Amino acid sequence: MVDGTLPEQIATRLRRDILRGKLPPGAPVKERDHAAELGVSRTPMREAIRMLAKEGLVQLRPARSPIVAKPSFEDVAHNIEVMAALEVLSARLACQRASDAEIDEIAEVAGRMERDYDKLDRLDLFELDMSFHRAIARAAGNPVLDETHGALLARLWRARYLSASRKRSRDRVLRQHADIVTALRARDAVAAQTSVQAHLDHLLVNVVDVFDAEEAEPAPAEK
Amino acid sequence: MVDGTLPEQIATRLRRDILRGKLPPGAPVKERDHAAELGVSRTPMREAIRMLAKEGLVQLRPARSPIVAKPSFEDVAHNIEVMAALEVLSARLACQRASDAEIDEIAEVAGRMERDYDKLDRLDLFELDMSFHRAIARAAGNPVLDETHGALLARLWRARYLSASRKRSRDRVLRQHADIVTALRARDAVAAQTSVQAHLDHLLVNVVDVFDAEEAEPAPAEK
DNA sequence: CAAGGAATTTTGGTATACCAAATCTTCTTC
DNA sequence: GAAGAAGATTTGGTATACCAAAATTCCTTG
Repeated sequence: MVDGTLPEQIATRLRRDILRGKLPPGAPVKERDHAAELGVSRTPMREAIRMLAKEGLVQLRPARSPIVAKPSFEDVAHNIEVMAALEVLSARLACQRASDAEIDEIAEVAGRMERDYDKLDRLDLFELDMSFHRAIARAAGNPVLDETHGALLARLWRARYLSASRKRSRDRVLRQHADIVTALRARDAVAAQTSVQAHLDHLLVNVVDVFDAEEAEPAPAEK
Repeated sequence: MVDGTLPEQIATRLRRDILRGKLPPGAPVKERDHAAELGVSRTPMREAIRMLAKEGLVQLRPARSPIVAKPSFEDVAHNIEVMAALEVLSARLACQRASDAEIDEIAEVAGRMERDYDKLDRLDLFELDMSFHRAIARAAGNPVLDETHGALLARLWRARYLSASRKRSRDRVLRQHADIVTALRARDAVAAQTSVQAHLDHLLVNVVDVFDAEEAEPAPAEK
């Protein structure tokens, strides 16, 4: 990820700071200060902030400092609801249109995740899980679907990052991934849609747990 | 629509020029020229162009002038495919969650459209049809769904604007709208989803016609 | 006359300076 | 001492000036 465009570099940097908790929810994102801190001018910083706003990581307010978004449980639930619809559609279309190679690729991601589950840290696992879902969306052969799904998934980064740490869901997640791959291989659209929906339903349950845990211990901020 | 923020005003202006054909597909959108023409500086023009890019109306290219997008038939079909999934979800959720007042509002739009169909020009009809679909998405009670749907619908402006001129589909469109309203009133999720899906399927057919017609007569550009 | 290259021009990217609105602070007054 | 108003300051919005890369044009040369 050695990308060239400056605003994207800034956005990547800010995104990391937000996800890792260096910029906690509610913190103001003043373009002057952050621009100075990174040694860039306000113009690209401005554009970077807009990008993060589009991803839902920061919240723009009229005539006010943008602040780091603090997604409520309802926000996350709403996101997952839409994500589920898109992934169910992806699964159905993938059964019709995906090449065998694309399905192999999905299976490969699932396989690597299963093989290395205990070797990898939770950030790596998180990335793997993301790419599994991205691969399904891509296999649907609909660029608009792929792009929309990507935008939505980006919004869920923080919530999914937290919920990925729930290692106890390991067996269920791996089994559900395997179910999805099996259904895709069989080109069984009904089974694929059902499996994907079930997987996302469980993600919602996990997120409920995370929010409950956060409520118990309010500030996990890992500097 | 007397909105305040300058970039949005510019975006609205540019969007109209693009949709009305003053800026034909493929035309470059040079920020210097257009900024000078509107008497504003490049900074807000820049932001306006990014907005239109997000809507898919213009296409950003690295180190090159952005150009007015010329969506292929495949692009539009892919958009409609995703839209259909979102509207089907909207219909299902609306059956569960919408208030009676929200359904009344949807019915009101459909009713006005039916009542005034012959009095209104096609641009007004187009706006009415858009608001019908927006109202359904809003009635689902999921802001993320509403927002995503809005973004996608914005991308379809041009295609839908053209297809709205197909007056011969009048009866079918009105009947389908009525079907949807009936299903929502009955809180019949299955019927609502089926009606919405059918409606969108026919939209796709209309778009096919429009593209065929365009292929016959390539440049409708109304200066 | 054609082909290649260099210079100029065009264009987006970035930095900076200025402005207006909103906020916060402080001083005055009751 | 508290409340309100006025001024100072902070902050995002906008305009403009500068820069680097890319495209185009024109000149030179074979």
